[in-house]
Formats: sequence, structure tokens, C-alpha cells
Amino acid sequence: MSERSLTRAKFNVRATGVKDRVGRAAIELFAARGVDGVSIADIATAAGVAQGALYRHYRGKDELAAKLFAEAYLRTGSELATICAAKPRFAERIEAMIAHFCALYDRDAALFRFMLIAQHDLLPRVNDAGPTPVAAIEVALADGIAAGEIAAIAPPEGAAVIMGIVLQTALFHIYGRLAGPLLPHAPALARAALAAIGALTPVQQRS
Amino acid sequence: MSERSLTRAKFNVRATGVKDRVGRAAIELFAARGVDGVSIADIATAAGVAQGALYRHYRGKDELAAKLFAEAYLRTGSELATICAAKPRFAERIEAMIAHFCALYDRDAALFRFMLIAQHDLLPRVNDAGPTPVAAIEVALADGIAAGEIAAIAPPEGAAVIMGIVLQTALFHIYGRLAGPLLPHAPALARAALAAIGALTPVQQRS
Amino acid sequence: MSERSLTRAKFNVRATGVKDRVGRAAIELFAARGVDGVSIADIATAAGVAQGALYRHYRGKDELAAKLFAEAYLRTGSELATICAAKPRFAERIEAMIAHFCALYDRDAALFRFMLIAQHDLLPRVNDAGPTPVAAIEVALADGIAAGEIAAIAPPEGAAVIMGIVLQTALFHIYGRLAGPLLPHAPALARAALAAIGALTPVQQRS
Amino acid sequence: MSERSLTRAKFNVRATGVKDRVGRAAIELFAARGVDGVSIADIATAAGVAQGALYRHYRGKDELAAKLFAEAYLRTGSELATICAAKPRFAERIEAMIAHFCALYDRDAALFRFMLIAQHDLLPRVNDAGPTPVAAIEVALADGIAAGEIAAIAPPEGAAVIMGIVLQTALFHIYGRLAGPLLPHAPALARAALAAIGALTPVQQRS
DNA sequence: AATGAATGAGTGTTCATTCAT
DNA sequence: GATGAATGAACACTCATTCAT
Repeated sequence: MSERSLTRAKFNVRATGVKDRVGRAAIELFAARGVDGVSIADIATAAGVAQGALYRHYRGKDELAAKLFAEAYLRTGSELATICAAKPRFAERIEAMIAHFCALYDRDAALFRFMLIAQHDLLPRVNDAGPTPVAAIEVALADGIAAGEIAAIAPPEGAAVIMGIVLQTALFHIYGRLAGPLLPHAPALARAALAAIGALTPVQQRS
Repeated sequence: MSERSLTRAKFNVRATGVKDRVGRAAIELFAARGVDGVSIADIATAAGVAQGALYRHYRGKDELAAKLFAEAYLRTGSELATICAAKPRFAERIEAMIAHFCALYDRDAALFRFMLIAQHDLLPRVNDAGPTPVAAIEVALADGIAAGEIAAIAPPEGAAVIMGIVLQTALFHIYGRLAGPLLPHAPALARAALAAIGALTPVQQRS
Repeated sequence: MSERSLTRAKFNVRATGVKDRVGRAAIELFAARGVDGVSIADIATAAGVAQGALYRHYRGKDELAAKLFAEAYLRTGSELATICAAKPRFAERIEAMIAHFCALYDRDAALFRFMLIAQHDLLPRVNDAGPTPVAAIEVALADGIAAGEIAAIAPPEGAAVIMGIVLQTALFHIYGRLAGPLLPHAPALARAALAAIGALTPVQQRS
Repeated sequence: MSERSLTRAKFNVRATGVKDRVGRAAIELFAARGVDGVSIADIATAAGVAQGALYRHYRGKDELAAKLFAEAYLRTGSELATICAAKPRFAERIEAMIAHFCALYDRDAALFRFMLIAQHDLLPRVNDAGPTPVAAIEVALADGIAAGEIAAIAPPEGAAVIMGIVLQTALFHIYGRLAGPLLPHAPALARAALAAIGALTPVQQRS
């Protein structure tokens, strides 16, 4: 630890690394109390930064929340797409994606919770053409259908079922209905998801 | 006769049913913009009453939101419990409960959306011992296990899977990814839920 | 003095007559320190009112300043027009208008000063078609020209000369270069204005 | 060689003449939006320097505005005094001073506008003993009176009339009521001013 | 019981100024 | 000298709540 760092810690001199610290503090507070339940003052205090410093990095609270959400959401979507690309078969892809969701939750529950509770406000503002998690799952479904691995269900319905199984499980964990890490549940959730997909009604063929 | 009374008499402006009108207006506004995105002034205007009138019926905005949520949430739980009581077998119960969810969504999407987006704030304040939807599903699962109709899975995990399938589908409808009424999807969702339940890992028996 | 008024004065109960008190306090503060030099808190304190009360009567600080300015400016214009209508001849009209300006200044120097210093910001926002003081003077000039009482000068140039003589005199009074009431100077200023008008260059006739 | 120096060398970004560029940018912005409507960041950006650099040359925003105003105001006063010194007779002096005002306006309308709109705030802070424009005009009047060229009017009253005629004409030009350069109006304005001075009431003689 | 103006604490944001580099 | 991020005290404005009528 350098002398300067020591000094900084002790005497509260000017803050550095503001953007990261603000972003992290914001995610944790947003996750705990919702975007509207957190003030800029709260975030600045938690980040150890003056309120004004925040505005050099974000145009305002709205942009802060929107950027943090979009970043996490699209990063997750990209990771899922990468995972899909690494697996040739539908079942493996679903297993891997669900395991990824569970690992993500275990690694950073605050970020996960932030995404879950903020989606109602912030999802409409994410560029729909980007690599969203929903898109990754729908692509996997479409590929599986095309490859004849699964019946010709409607991708959005299938994606809803898969995401619902995973996200509601995470939500139950957040609400304290489930305990322990989520990753061990991943295989069972994947089996459940695949079984559920298999039970959906195929769409009418045009023949 | 005061001028105000004259005005009221002339235009026949009645302020009866205030509580209902306030509650309904609040649900619709909360569903559209979130609890924090709606002011008391907004609600009063939409309900056609003065701001002060609201406080005759609710202690404040928090209580308004909490009561509306608890009422809708517990009513739904009660309805699910009633439905379960009317069906002897597990599969029928799940089918009926899922159909009920879909019908509820079709009948009052605003109320459904309000419950979905407000749960993060308001669920912790609902009396856990009441007839919640989660409890109804967990009871159905426990009964099914006891009756030997399904494997001995952990009820919370099963409930998460069932609710996830239904609620995420509703959410996709809200986000515009799905169109048309939800009730026609109920049979497929029920099949998916039952298949998913069947694929979960049974817990270790105590023997 | 009623009992209620006494109570109000003593115990600082809820304020009434908010709009008038806010408007008056704002004019005096704006006159003394400029619109930007006065905060809403200053105005509310001076008016003996809570800050929030102001917003029930004005949309915001901008509208407060703009409305106060437009009201005073257009009222002055109306009064000048009325004065003109009451006098048949040009010289009398100018004398009466200048006397009116002086009397206005003597009666309410704060309002006058507010108009003088706020015009740079707020004049562009006044409806140009309204009864402005400039319009009243230009009409008097046009009438005088039409009646052959004065040479055919350009009305805006004539108006600038007349207003300049009066307003700069008022400004000197504000700055402390002149003392005592302004009204006694009115006859001399009117003679000066008429002489100045007579010395301006007539515009080219179209013939 | 630091990265910054390299950058500067590469793009030949020089920060010389900072004070002048800041002063000029400030005058133009102040003229357009008022002193309070312009931020240090605005000025720095317009001047092409960093915010901090400004504080090497001025103690702060207040001093910047005050110095720019005093400099322009007193320079104008000096020029008027010089002009007076070059003319032996009162009428010529007034003609020359008014022509000078008009030329100044035509040459640098932003500076003129800055002086007009900032005077309410900044004039009280100018050293009254300095060579102000008002002083120059009052000296000319006093000289004219002493030489018997004009009646014994009160110099402040006369100065108000002369300055009012010129400055209000300039103001009308700023507001768009007059067009084209001001200098061609100078002879007419001078005649108007002299005529107005001649019409004012002489003060009582002490005899 | 209902009204709606007044309250005042709290919000997001701006900006003159400071200071480590 | 110059830089530009950080500071922190304003600021205008919002809104849940109160209360005289």
C-alpha cells in the first residue's frame, strides 16, 4: 500500500476511481432499495465521493441507472451467446446457459437482483438489437428447432419458460425461500427447463 | 348555501365510493409508472377527488400501496387455495391454478402488472402466514408428494418453477413479446409446468 | 384587526394572500439584486411563506419573473395609451406620458427599477402585439406626424429619444446622481423631449 | 517528454494569450446571456482553455466581470475626455462624443451590450473618481455653462438627457427596433441632444 | 366527509472554486 | 503555467402530508 493511499484513506483527500466506485455503490444500493429508493447523496456517500463528482461520469441519475443496467444486461447476453457458440447441441446449450445464470447469481447477487428489479423501468430503454439474454435463448431455441432437436415451438414462449424457471428460482433465493448457492441447482433446473420445453405446444406448420 | 355546495349541486359532482376510485386509479397508475413514479396528486386527479380525501381512507401513500398489494396478493392466494380444494388430483390443481393466473391476467392486466413490479418492495411487508399464492402452490406440491403423485421434490423449488413459467410468460406479454390473451396458453403452460416438476431432483428421503 | 389576524401574526400559522405577497416580495428583491441574484428561498422568506407555496401560483421562478414583468410592463403601456387617448395634441400627450413615468417612479421605485434591469432578459418574452410603452409612444409620434404637428421622423428613433431622456433620468436617480421626487422634473424633461424630437432628421418622403 | 507535452507539440495547441482570450470570450458570452447566465465552464470552453487556467488571471468570476466592465467603462470615459480636450466648444464636444458612442457600438456591439446590461450590477463597484463617461459629459456641461455657451442647468440632469438619447437608441438597435450602423444617426442624435439640453430648466442662481 | 392551499424536508443538479498532477 | 477531475454549498423544484375551511 503506497503512502498516498494511506494518506487518502486517513485524511479523506480527493477521491479517485470515482466511476467504478460510484457504479458499484449504485448497484448495491439499487439492488437493496430500488432505483427510486436511493438518492444521489446515498450513492455518493457509499462510494466515498462528493455528489458533484458523479456528474462528471454520468449525465444524471437516470443515465447512471440506465447505463449500469444496459451494461450488465448486455454483458450477460453476450456471455450467453458465447456459451451457445461453444456448444453444438441444444440441450448442452440450455444446461450451460442455466449454469451460467446460477454462477452469475452466486458471484454477484446484488447485480442480479438489480437486473431483476430494475427491468420494469429500464428494459424498455435497452437497445433491442443488442445481445440480450432473451435473444440468446431465442436463438438457441430457433437453432434447436432448425436442427430438429426440439419441436417447432414459438421461441418467445420457450424463452419465457426457460427464463421463468431460472429467474423465479433466483427470486425465491433473494426472498429467503431458498438457501445456499444456486449453482448446485443448475442441473435440476436445466432438466426442468428441457422437460418444460418438450411439453410446449408446437406451432402450426405451414406445410 | 355556500358557493361550493351550489357548484356541487349544479354539476352533480359526487364524491362517493372514494376509496374504490382511489384504489383503482392507484393500481392503474402504479402498474404504468411504478409506485415511486406516481404522486398522490396524480392518484387524486385520476380518481377525481381532492388530495386530502385520500387520507380519510389510507394513512398515507405507503399504506395505500401496501394495502392494495396485500389485498390483491392474498385474494389471489385465496382463490388458488379454493381452486385446489375443488380438485382432488395434483395435475388438475396445477392446470386449474395456471388457468386462473392466465384468466386473472386477461381480466385485469394492470393489477397483474402492479403485483409483478411492486413485489420487490411490498412482498416483504405481506403477512407471511396469510394465504399467499406461493403457499397455495407449495401446499399443492406437498399434497401431491404425500399422495405419491409426484416425486419428493422440495416444495419451494417446485413452486419457483411453476410460478416462473407462468409469471415470466405474463411478463413477456407485458413487454410485448407475446400477443393475444394468455388463457389459450394455459394448457401448454400447465403441461410445461408438470413436465418441469417431474424433472426436478427429489430430495433425500429421511427414511 | 381580527382575532385571526392577530393569531396569524403571532404564531406564524398558515399564510394567506400568498400570490400578492410573493409577487411584491419578488419585485422588491429583483429590483435590489436582479432576478438571478435572488433565490426562491429569499422570496419565500421575504413573503413570509413556505417555498413550496410559491409553486401553487407560479410554475417556477422563470414564470414568476416573466409574469411580474409582463404585467407591469403592459399595464404601464395601457396607462400610457389611455393617457394619449385623453389628450388631443402631440405635445400634451408627451407631457402627460412623461409625467406619468415620473409619477410611476415616485410611487413605486422598486417596480420601476425591476422593469429597467429585467428588460434585457424578459422583454423578448413579452407579447410584442400587446400594449407596450414603446408602442404607445410610437403611436403618439405617428399620430403627431399624421396631424402635421411634427416632422415625419421615424417613430422608433423618436421613441428611443423620448424614452431615453426619461429612463436615463430615472436610472441616475436610482444610482444616486439625482435626489428628490422625479415628478417635478417632468415639465423640463417633456420640453427636452419635444425639443429633441423637433431636432431629429425627417425621413425621406416618398412623394 | 510527457504524453501531454507530446500531444501539445503534435497539435500545436498553445495556451498563450490566455487572459485576452478569456476576457474576449467572457464579454461575448456576458453580452449574449448576462453575467449570471454564463458559467466558468462556458467561458473556458469558448476561450479554449481549462477552467483552472482562468484563476491564474482572475481571482474568480466576480473579479473577471468587474474588471472587464471597469476596463471598458473607464476606457470609454477616457476616450470621451480626450475627445473633449480636442474640441474647444460645447456643441462640437457633444457631437464628437455622440459620434464616438455610435462608432463604439458599431465596432463592438457585444462590448456595448455587455456594458449596458451589466451596469446594474457592476457600476456600483467602479471607482467613482475614475474617468467615467458620465464624468466626461458632466465636465463638458460644466465647461459649457462656465463659458456661457449653455444655460446653467444641473450637469447630472443634462448628462442623463444626453446619455439617455444615445443609449436608448443603442438599446433599440439591440432589440431589433432599429437596423443598420448607428454612426449615421450620430448627427441627428447630437442635434436632438443639444436641443434637449437647451430646453432644460436652468437652476436658480445663487447670485 | 371533502377540499385544496400551505408546508417543509428532501431531491437531482449546477457550478464557482480547489488542487494533485 | 496549465489541466481537468473533485469538491461542496448552493439552487430550483417536488411531493407526502397537514389543516383551516
